[in-house]
Amino acid sequence: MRRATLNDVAKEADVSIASASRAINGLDNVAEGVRTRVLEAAAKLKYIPHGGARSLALARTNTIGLLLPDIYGEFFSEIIRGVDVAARARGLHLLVSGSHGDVKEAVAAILAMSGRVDGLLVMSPFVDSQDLGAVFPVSLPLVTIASRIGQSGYGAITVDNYAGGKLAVEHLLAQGCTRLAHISGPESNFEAQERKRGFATAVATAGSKIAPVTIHEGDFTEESGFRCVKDILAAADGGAPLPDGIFVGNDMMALGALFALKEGGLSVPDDIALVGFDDVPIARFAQPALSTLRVGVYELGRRGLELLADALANPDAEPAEGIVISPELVIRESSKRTG
Amino acid sequence: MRRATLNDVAKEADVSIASASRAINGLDNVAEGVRTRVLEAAAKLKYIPHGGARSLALARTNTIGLLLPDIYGEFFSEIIRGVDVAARARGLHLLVSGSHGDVKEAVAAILAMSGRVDGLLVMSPFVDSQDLGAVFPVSLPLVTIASRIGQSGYGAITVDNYAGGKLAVEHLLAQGCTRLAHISGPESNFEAQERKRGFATAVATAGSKIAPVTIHEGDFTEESGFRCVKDILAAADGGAPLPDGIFVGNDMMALGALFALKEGGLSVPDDIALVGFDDVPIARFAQPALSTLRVGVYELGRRGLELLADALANPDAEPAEGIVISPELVIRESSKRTG
DNA sequence: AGCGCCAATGTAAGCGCTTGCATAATCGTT
DNA sequence: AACGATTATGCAAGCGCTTACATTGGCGCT
Repeated sequence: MRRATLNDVAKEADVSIASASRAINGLDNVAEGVRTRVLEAAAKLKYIPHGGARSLALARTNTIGLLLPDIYGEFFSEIIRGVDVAARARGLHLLVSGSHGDVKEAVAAILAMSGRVDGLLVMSPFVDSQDLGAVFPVSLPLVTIASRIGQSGYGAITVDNYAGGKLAVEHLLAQGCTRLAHISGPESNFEAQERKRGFATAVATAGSKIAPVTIHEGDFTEESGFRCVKDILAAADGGAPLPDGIFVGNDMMALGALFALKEGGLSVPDDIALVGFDDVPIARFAQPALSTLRVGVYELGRRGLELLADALANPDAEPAEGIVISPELVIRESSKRTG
Repeated sequence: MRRATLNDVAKEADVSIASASRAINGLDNVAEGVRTRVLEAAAKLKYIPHGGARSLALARTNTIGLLLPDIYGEFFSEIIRGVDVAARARGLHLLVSGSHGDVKEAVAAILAMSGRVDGLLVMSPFVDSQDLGAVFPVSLPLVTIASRIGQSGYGAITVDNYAGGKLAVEHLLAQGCTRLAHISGPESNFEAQERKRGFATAVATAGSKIAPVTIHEGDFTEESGFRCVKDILAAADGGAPLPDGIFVGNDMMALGALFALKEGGLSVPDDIALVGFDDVPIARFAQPALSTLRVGVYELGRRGLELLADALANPDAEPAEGIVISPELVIRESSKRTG
């Protein structure tokens, strides 16, 4: 059976569709008699308002689009949680989509969202997000999370990955490490680049206190962390100096690294100290527990949504200042050296 | 600046709105000249189709609504992944919402989705989901995941929690345990009840081989698992027999239990063997690695979506048979007894 | 030249809803 | 009793799009 429309309800209650609409929406200029008649009719017909139609008429969807590289996994899950909680608090709904690391998909997702959302919350760590910028409907409020999309008109919330990288190195040095290595995220990832830059800067600052340093490129997966360490160990077999501290570009790779080190018979942190990035929940369960830089991923999502919601609430306010979140060093066993 | 509408494009290209629509949508009955004019106009005006309006006209949204108790955390994240992958493969979009354990919120979410989605994928583990049933627009295709909503007209995909509970007990017995305990999920959760029922049945079947058994109610959180074990230990201090095997209603609680046992100075699995449920990713990283019942959460999501998508594709086909997924026992260190 | 035919285009209705405006009904005032 | 002020109600336009149907013009044909 066709679903009931407002028209059906109006007919059933023997009033005009306008009155039916008013009654349903609880406007006050409706006679009590009419209201009850309409509500009864609605109940009888199991009428449920058609959200899409209403949105069209109101030019308001009460939905915001969330575009993430992926919509599952520890990290993104936390973002979603932050966004969800904040959205719920404001009566907004979420249309989520994952771009699966593909700019084309991201563009497609945004197109599909057009006309279904009031604003966009986007996390797009691709270095070349120019294509994205091109499609953004000029008029759609947009907030970016940890991304580097040009001139996002409405605000951005970013992580100071550079500072995080520096912190990691400084911590390792303070622990007495003198031969550092870095396992970086993919070249194409903006955040990965910033972390690497922080690493490089801090190393340069330390100057001669540090022996030569190597950098290995992973892709943020556990497996790639494992592989990079294998490379390092192989190089050491070949005579290269073994590092005594590794700053790994994210926790998942650090977990892989840990695994590879254990397998190689090395002790963490005594032979090699390890620092990750992100503080995913699993980090504290690793053996040894993983030192890392906590980003407050939940906060990232929450504040991102709030920024957007505020922009929506007063559309002609100044675009809010960008928010920068500084990672916080969390020291656990993987980097605590007795030395 | 107002966003461009199809009408604007039509004017710019000096054709009727109908032709503009046809050109944009790539229909073939459009002269080449017109098509290029329209496409140029669209590009010039940065026209982006309004998805909402299109949906209204087509009575098709290409979006499916996903309603979960929560939309983050290991477990749900995996479901989302399954759904996401399958949806993407079919060109469908996802409108997700969390009900936060509250039937009212779930109802609200469904109402909000009405008219924005073509079908609903719902996981609602509340035992009393009657209220939910009441709101479902009769006409909206609906597939339930691991839920017990009455007569869901279009299919359901369920986990055989009962069988899982039995498996867990049988495994513990095979390991030589003779004094079992169960830490259950909340009374109000359908899945928790089924697992408990499986536990009880298997225990009854084993009969006199088993000493008295205790059941403790948690709420699926790590913390509650911790607490329940504390209770058990306290009871043991009071003279009650200590169990030598515990079947825990889900992995998160099992993790908490593990923690509490360690803290109590007991060895797992030698003093007490432990089996969880779900096989969340963290389970294998626990110390000792957690034995558990793998549900294939990803599959749950994927197949749920496919069921729904199929129903959407041929609306008058027979409602598909419900799919039952049997949990698989994953034996890790936490239950491997030498005895 | 005149016929029908087909392809390209336009017209307008309609998807389900909201809302400004006009109309009708009710009331209190003097 | 007649007036305006105040409500309640209905009419109809419009949100941005699709599409059945009508219209137009060009073509080949006899």
